Amino acid sequence: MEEHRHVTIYDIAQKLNLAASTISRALKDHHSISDKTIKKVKQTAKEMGFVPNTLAAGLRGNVTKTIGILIPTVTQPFLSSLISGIEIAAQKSDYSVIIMQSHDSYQMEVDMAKSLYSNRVSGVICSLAMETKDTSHFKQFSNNNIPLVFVDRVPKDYDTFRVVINNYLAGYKATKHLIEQGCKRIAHLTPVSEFGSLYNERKRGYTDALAEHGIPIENNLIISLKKITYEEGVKACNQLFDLKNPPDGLFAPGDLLAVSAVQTAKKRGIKVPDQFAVIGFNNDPISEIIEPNISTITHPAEKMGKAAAELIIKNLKSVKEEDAKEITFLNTQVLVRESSRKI
Amino acid sequence: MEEHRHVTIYDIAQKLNLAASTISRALKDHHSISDKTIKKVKQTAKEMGFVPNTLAAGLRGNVTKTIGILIPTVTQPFLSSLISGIEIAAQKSDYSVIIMQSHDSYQMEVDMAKSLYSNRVSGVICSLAMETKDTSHFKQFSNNNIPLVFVDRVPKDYDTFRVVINNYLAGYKATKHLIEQGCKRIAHLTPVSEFGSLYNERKRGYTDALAEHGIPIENNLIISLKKITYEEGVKACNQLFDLKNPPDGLFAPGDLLAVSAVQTAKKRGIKVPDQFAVIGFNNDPISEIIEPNISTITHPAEKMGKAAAELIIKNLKSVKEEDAKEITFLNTQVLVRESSRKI
DNA sequence: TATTTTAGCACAACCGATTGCGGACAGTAA
DNA sequence: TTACTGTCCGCAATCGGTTGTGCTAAAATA
Repeated sequence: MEEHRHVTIYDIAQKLNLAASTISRALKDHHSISDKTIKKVKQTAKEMGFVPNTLAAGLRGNVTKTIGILIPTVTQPFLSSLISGIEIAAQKSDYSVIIMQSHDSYQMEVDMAKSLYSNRVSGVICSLAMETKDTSHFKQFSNNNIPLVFVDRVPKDYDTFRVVINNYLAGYKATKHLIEQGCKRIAHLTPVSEFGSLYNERKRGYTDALAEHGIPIENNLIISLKKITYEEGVKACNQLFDLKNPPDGLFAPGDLLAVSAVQTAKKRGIKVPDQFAVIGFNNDPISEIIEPNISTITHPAEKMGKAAAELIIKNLKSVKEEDAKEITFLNTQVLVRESSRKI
Repeated sequence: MEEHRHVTIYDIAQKLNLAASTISRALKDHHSISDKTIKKVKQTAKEMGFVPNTLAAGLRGNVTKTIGILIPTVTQPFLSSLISGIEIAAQKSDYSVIIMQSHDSYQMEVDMAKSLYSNRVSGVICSLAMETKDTSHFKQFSNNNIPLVFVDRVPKDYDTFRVVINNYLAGYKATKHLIEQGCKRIAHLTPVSEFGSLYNERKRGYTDALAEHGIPIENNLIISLKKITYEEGVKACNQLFDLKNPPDGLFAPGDLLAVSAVQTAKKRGIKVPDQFAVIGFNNDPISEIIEPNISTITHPAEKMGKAAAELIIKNLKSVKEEDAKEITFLNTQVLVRESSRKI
């Protein structure tokens, strides 16, 4: 096989008896190059199969047109949709996307943040690892004017962009929906020792909705899960159904949990939604397919990704120091389906 | 905010009164640098917050330690698991992963291939877009000794690495399983005008299994779908059930289709698996959760990703020209669950 | 015709890490 | 003392595209 070497602007320059700088300018339609030359250069570039070396451009200009994504995993539907949204928005502005998975490990997140920095990404979009409490490893971005956007799982005390939903309101709306359907005793699942505000906020929405409607909050209807998995959901639901006075509704802060609840109920002969109404969270594909299909809270993953990417790209174009690091709230909606429709 | 500039080896060199080359060598434990100097350099580098600039290293050494992924979309469970596998394997060898979505468009695939080349990725892992018939846009990689691995949706006639499952065998095994369960009239869904061998192979396995067991192949039991979606699946199944002599089994080449089949059957009062046994493909998360849960063919997505990444990394370490561009076949298994268990 | 303007292009420094080559110096052997 | 070996390190070129500066010749103006 022949050993091609990459075609450079110097190769083009030599062929056309021009300077490399002229080639560079011609390729980007610089005004000081004549149309004739521009046409000639572009033509030859195509003929020779020239492909610009982004490394060289990035090194010189300190601009890479690359967005780094740092998330726990790519396999969760919410996160893969997030990536998709980012990638589409990035693509439109000719940005590339480089992805790293922290697997919810703090140490990996630290290492990967460093790696992204090392790659001189133009901006970073991050959803924090479960383990992460300290966020000082993101300072390297802030300190170097590399825009940083946290999405969904965001730190409380870090002055940068955030794209989130209003988890409190979402939890409130979900619970209120169940109340409106006639539920009197509504259970809730929540991960144990969640550092962040995400699930706590949903829970707070839940308790506030109850309180507002004069429904007492019963601690044995609120179950803490070690992990947010199907199996943990089943266990928790069985625990709920075993109560002397079992619940007649459930707000699950994730669709997988909601599915486990619906199926556990069905197995025990409990009618959904008549005896036990369920609402989930996220609008994962599965919520629509399972029978009965599951009421849920929409979580606009792709939109969030798009918003995050656009924040970075916009911020890169005009860096206004005085810009407050805004929080972007995206809307959620109650999607009523069979699992909670009683009236 | 103070305007930091990136710390470079020159900054370290100046501080320690050494040459930049010494810093560079010290940081990678070059033998010609004394232990004392190495220790001192590393110490200072850490203190100053030095992070190597991969662009510079990549430009100079023509080595980027980056793997490009070019796939239709990241939101399909199979593909996001594939990414996960690639990322994990890459991470182990200190490679980064850059992702692009072709959205099954040929033109986007062409553009993105160019972009990956422009980013001077060390290797490329690709699952072809549906539209893609011509694969000449991958020549730029082959011509420049950039290892290229096709996964799952691979071209027929391109001399490079492939990581696939044996779709023929998988289709055969799935169909045989249904036959063994006592099915006499087994239907099959398949995408219309599929260019590649993937679904055709599965179908071939299906027809061969039938033939081998003396079961006639009935063309009205084989339905072509425009798209592989839930809705198309429902439509096709209704068409099947409307037949004078409806099938008693179905081999669906995807779990989503299998789910649509099971649910359509249930809605029409057809007992699964007794009257209608179903087996899907991929072992998507949903197949395990739906009720009845769905028999399927395992599709080792993460393993395939891992294998593909390792092929690239291995090939990068020792480029043996004479190496045949091997095909890696990964195993699939019949996962028998409720939707097809009759005996 | 003399002079100013402007279009069109070349020169060379630059980004930051890498590496072949060679120099300085210390230690050992002859 | 001379020659040789080996250790430790600096010089400078290199990767390829970008950009400020400046030069030349043609066009416009006086």
